[in-house]
Amino acid sequence: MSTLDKSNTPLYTISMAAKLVGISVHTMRMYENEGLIIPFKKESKQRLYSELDVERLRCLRKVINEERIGIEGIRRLLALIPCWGIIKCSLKDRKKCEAYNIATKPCWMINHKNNYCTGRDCRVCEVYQSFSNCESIKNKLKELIA
Amino acid sequence: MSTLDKSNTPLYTISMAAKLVGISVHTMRMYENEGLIIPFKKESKQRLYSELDVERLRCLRKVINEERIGIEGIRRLLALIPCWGIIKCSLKDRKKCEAYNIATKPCWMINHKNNYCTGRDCRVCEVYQSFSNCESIKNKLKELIA
DNA sequence: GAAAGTTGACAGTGACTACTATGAACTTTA
DNA sequence: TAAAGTTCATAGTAGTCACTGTCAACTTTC
Repeated sequence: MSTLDKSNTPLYTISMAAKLVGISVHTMRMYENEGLIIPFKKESKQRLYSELDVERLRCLRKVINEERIGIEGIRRLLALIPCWGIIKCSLKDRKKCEAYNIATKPCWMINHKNNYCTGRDCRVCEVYQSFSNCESIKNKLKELIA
Repeated sequence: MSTLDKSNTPLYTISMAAKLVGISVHTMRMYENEGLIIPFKKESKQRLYSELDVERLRCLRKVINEERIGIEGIRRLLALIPCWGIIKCSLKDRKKCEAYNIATKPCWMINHKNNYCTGRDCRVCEVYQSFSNCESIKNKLKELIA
């Protein structure tokens, strides 16, 4: 499982990761604010990035700059990942879940208080990780829809 | 069913529809080329638009101009509509279906020769019609994914 | 203790998007 | 037969996006 893969161990500081991806540190933080990536955070609030994060960032950059999909568009695509079908929360849980009921932001951008997902770490959640490129979302849908 | 609704009867010429939506005739044709809308076509190739089409166009305009999602982004969102789960084609059909195997264009933009969908009219297909706004796609996913 | 990290704010820019306009040559509608 | 439709092409433009840079004030790392 990629979730437990050692390639997801936080290794790089923000400046190192930025260099690896080829963008500025400023842009790294922007992607984070926009909800596109969740870096690991130490207690001191310092960000750390894994090999998988770097890959995700490279993918984001490609989608934004080459495939010409804007950040808002990416957010909407991520918002279509059917988290409820992946983590299999109950119908009751869904009713009071904001993420289930909107389509503008991915679930990990939404407050997790009083939620089935309370306490879960989105960074290592299968939902968050089911995006690595555009096709990967569709592949997840193929898994879930007969 | 909205498919059979009289509101989907082709009534308006392109110039009338353009006026109703508030865009130029040129833009109407652009949306069509981009795969965002499928107008009814008479034998003479003249386009006609229904009330439903006008609504779809208004929605597109809103998504593009207010919600700031680019046309390419919209195309990718539409490409995530799980057509296979809606029309319920067989696994065999899916294997040789280009639409099933890419994630860059909605199925109705793809050649329908030698296909489960050969001969079908995308314009009145539930897949095409399951988009009227961003949320409607997610709602379709909610229907299909337990 | 210097380097690099943190947050927050403001400014600037090149490139691109979405849209409009126009012209030409031809067909259909009314 | 005039108006409005069709296709195709070229040109132009206002506005936005994605990104960078910089400054400030403060904390953490090495």
